[in-house]
Amino acid sequence: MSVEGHTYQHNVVGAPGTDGDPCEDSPRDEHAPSRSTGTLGKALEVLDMIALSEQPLRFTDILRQTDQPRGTLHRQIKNLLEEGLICQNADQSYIPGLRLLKLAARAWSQNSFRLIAESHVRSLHAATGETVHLGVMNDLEVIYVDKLETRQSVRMHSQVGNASPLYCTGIGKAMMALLPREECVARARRISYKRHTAATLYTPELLLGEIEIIRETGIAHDREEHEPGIRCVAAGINNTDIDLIGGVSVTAPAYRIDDKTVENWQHLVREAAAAIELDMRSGLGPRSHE
Amino acid sequence: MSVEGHTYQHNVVGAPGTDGDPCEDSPRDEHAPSRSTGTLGKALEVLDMIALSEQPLRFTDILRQTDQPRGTLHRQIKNLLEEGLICQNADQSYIPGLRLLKLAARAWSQNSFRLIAESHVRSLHAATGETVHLGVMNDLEVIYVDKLETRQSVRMHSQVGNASPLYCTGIGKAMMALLPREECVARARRISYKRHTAATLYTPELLLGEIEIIRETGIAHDREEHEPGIRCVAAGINNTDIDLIGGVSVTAPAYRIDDKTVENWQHLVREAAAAIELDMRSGLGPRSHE
DNA sequence: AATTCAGTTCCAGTAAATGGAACTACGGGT
DNA sequence: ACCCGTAGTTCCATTTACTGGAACTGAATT
Repeated sequence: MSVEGHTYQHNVVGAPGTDGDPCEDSPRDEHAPSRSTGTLGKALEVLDMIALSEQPLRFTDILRQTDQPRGTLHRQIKNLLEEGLICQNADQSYIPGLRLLKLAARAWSQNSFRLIAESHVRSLHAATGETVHLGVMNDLEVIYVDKLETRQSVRMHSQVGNASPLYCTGIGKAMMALLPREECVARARRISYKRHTAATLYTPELLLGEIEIIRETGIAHDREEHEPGIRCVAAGINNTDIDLIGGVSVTAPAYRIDDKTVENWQHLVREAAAAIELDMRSGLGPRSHE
Repeated sequence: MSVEGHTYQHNVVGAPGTDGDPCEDSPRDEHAPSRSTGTLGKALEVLDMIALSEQPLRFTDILRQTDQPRGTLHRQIKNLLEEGLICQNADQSYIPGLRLLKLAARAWSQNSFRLIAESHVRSLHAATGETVHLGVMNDLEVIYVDKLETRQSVRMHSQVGNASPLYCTGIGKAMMALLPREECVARARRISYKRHTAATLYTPELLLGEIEIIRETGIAHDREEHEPGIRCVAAGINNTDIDLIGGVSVTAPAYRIDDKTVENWQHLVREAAAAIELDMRSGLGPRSHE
């Protein structure tokens, strides 16, 4: 039977011309800012706005950020409210709702990439004693799907589901190195860079240069490029069967690690990544029967 | 005022001063057979089906479970796919998508109930050394919004976002005890009971009897009613301002705890719940700390 | 080659979303 | 009290895009 692994993908690269599914950007090539998929897309646009905002938004805040008429927006919000996707505070501001949590819990526990990787992530955590992340590529960012904290479970899940840029994280760079070259360059160009620290690779050229090295070594380093004082060692995981690119990493405060430790981690991380990749290929799925 | 009260909200105060409008969800009829909210509702119905199913579903599996025509269903799925709410395996089965994780991460980190409760949950965890849960009531179930594991962060978030029944969990029963009496009875009747263990309270009468006791003591016990060998001590948290009912609990294997421990926990749990309730009332908003 | 089953596309008909305007409610300034 | 501005909500004719039946593809099975 075919490799049956359920996995996550989001239209990662792929051969040009396999299907005419313009999933990438706007279906119609107008420069319309909203590439909404009909009604659903519009509703999600509002949901995104509410969920991704830093502060809780009130009705008029949302109205201002959108070009929809009041009546329309109000109905959309009402629908979201009724569906439990958002809920409303006493001061009438809106925040994401419980139903999202419930949905995501299933998304997470069913994610077969995570399931397959789980034991390896755990070994890696045991072997290093430091924080281990597992992530997948999603366009220009990495989304963390699992995380094991260094020790005392500080706060679980603080990162799970969170997104970080590709260009300044170990996992992100490791994943980019797995892309076909043109695709890699294309993405590097599309990124909007921010210089988080002095070490941040803040141009496509810098990034692509580093990626060349990563391609050879199979290991990516984050040398305080995202947060000062934080370093990490990462390796990418590639499953072309399923069009999934992911990565694992070990993270630690810079002061705590020396060259020898890093050396050691490189092997561990590389092995973990290879093992996960292998398990995925061999179809060692959550339900491997049938 | 309608007796039905499946309010979805879970946030907290914010504006000091005026409120008193607990935001009834009036426009909902009785239990109309999921008279979906227009297009959005239908899309979510499909999403729910995919997310809540145990196995990944293929197109025809979904088609069978719904009464929609093929064309319609196909388009709905395509929309969900395009929006990244679901994604598709190699074998064409569908599973929930990354976007849900991302959304939920925000929902979680913004949830002010959780934020306010956080420090108290942590103290409780420190004081008992056992697993601590924080949950909110959602109609007939409790949804866990936070969890601190007993020791080695086994797997974070294994429960966060998950739903459990009200009648066989400590938190669930503690929350029910906070409902107005008629409402409590009404819900107890609506529950469909399953006898998980020998100790499970599997009729409305048994449940309501126990709840009487909980009302007096302010503490709910789960005496291996959900899982054999697992006990827990819980207390409810009530915020009428905002129409939120939640709860905290400490859970441990039965063999590990004796009466004296339980006695001790009762106080700790009760105090934690009271402290959270107080913090909510005093408008200690989401952004006031951390 | 014929038959099934799974997935996809098409298009007239129709249900549902739209958006403008009108309405309520609150608060503050004069 | 007044008026006015802002915030949120409702209404309804118009128009959009969702619906669903049927017909098409294409792979696996007989």
